Amino acid sequence: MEHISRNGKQLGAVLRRCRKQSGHTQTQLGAIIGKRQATISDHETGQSGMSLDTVFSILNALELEMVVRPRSKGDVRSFGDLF
Amino acid sequence: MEHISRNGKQLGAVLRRCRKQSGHTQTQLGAIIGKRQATISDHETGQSGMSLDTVFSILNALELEMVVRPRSKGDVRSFGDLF
DNA sequence: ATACTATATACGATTTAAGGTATATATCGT
DNA sequence: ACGATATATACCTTAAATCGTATATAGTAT
Repeated sequence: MEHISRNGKQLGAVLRRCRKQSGHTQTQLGAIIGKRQATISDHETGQSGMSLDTVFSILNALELEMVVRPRSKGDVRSFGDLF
Repeated sequence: MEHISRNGKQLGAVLRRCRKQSGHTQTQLGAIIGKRQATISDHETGQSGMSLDTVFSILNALELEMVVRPRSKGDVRSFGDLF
């Protein structure tokens, strides 16, 4: 399953889904990557203003990778973005 | 063409390739997203410590999108990572 | 070689994310 | 409803990213 993100909020939602799927709590994930539970929370809620390093730490911990590519055909906007 | 990144350095290289492909200079891109040429340079050289907001600004300006997905089969490590 | 453009680097000032700690909600199971 | 666990928020401090500006280096073309 692949998840598209075009902003911090969307990426946060993706990170949350992936973390839950992995069965980790924010506290556990935070412990793994050496950050606070509050920091994980901030990133997942897309509190605009997050560091790329933390994102990569999370991706690595969850065994995910990031792909950059041209916007997909439909150029569909995520539903949550409309409001 | 899709580009995989697992850390800031790799992503920086990706951003640079995409920017060049788009024909923009760092100065032009910086002007578009409202950041300094030096900031673009930092991000492209992967000066570890970059904000996610800036990354998304760049992706949007270059009409790219970010995808998060499970690590690809081979789990191959980028060549540049070995040293 | 010279001018011109592009990119990297520098330094002090300012903004902002993350830390430490604590608490308030919210969610879940019984 | 209750306790237990998970997540969100708060406040102040510390660390770090961006800015403004400027310059140095690298790359390109004539």
